[in-house]
Amino acid sequence: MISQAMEDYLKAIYKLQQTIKPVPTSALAEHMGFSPASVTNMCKKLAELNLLHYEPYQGVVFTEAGLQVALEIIRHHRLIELYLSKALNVPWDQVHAEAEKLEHVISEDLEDRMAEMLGDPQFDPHGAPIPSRNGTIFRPESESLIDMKAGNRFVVVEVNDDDSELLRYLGTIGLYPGTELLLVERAPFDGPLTLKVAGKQHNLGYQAAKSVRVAPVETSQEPS
Amino acid sequence: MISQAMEDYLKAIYKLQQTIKPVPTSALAEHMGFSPASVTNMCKKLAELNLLHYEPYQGVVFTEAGLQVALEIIRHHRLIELYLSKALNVPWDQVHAEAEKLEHVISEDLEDRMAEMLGDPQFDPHGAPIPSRNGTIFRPESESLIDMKAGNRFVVVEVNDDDSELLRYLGTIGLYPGTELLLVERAPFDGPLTLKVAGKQHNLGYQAAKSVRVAPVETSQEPS
DNA sequence: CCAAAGGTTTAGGTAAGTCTAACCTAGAGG
DNA sequence: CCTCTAGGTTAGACTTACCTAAACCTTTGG
Ligand SMILES: [Mn+2]
Ligand SMILES: [Mn+2]
Ligand SMILES: [Mn+2]
Ligand SMILES: [Mn+2]
Repeated sequence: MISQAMEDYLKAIYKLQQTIKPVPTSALAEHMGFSPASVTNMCKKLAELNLLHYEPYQGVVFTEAGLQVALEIIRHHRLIELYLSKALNVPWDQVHAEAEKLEHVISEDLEDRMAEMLGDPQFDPHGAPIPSRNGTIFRPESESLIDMKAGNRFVVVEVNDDDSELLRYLGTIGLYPGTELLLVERAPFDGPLTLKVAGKQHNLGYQAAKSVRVAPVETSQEPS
Repeated sequence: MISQAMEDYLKAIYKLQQTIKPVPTSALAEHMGFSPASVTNMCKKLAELNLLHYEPYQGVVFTEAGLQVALEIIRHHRLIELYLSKALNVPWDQVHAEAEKLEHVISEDLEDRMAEMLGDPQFDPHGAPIPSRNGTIFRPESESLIDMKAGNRFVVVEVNDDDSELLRYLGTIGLYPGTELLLVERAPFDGPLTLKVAGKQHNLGYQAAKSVRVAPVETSQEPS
């Protein structure tokens, strides 16, 4: 009933509706790399299945059922990423591509077994929250590094998981979720940011910094 | 280039050509549950890709390239079965269904990681040989239990992996690959077989016994 | 309140993979 | 050695999922 293509649409809609609601079909089209005509078409089908509310010219919004399906697939994706990373040592820049294919194909039983093996984990290797079995999700507060003020300390909360090259680069610097950093300086005009991570200084390009989301570090006492 | 459907055809052809060569398109059709017309159609496509030799009305035979593709998928299938069974404790009657979907979707990298984690295993949970990375396979001699003479001892070599219910039943008896058994008696006219497994006696239906392949136990000294 | 931007519809197309129904062929048995 | 039928093939059509181009409609902001 719900095809793989539909699942991918729902995932994309989930991502976009975190920013815009309702989601314009044109935004969806651009995000997915399909023509607007194709997207309108598919949205009508998904509305037919009661997964979306679709109002012509107004974009789409999830129905409760649609949201649950989306979260279900996202749970698969993120659990698989974490599982591959932990159980098979797949590098964090490769797990996303692998999960994109596996997420559509694993059984609920396998999902449960992976979750159990991992101790019902809350976050994937890129810091994204894993929806719970019953479809709830909590995303911790975070903001992009590029919007932060220089001179402050932050923890990496989440990084973009769909750019393999970028992830490999962030890995060499050590910018994993949980890592602390000091934002030393921000060059103006969307220039690079200077960071201190684990005692070492780095220049991070603007585009790279954009996909690193952080939270302020609680003003803790420096361990003497 | 090679679609999932094509992979399934090649797998089916591999199975059938162990018995009949060349493989009649009708046998393929019956095995796969498709119409003969669909199968002829696909065989022509596979021949076009140089994966099969196809002679109208004469059935199909693998080319070397086709055989390698088939073995590649079978390696995926069996590695996945063993991995799920060992790493995630998936029961042996469920691994087949799961592997049917996953086999088409895992990367070569994941295949290698699973193989490594398992120590380059030779057999899947049902006793079927796992093709090596470079496409060689060795299937140990074995014969169906129904062709064996009563009064002799055997080891289970391999069981049919595509009937979940049967596997669950064999599991309750303890008939796993490697298990020793004594064939006590064979009822005539395709009747049930009486076995002794681990000291307990069982009556195994003819159909069930058919899918259990065994080898004679070397006449070893009974441990006193 | 009207024009441009955004979105939809229509029409027509491709590519898999499947089907049914009509047809053909090989080869066994009369 | 000829015929009949089981086994195979061909033809034509359908479905799903995507595409484009071009005409058209709606919303909204200036
Ligand atoms: Mn699930
Ligand atoms: Mn991720
Ligand atoms: Mn492989
Ligand atoms: Mn198996």
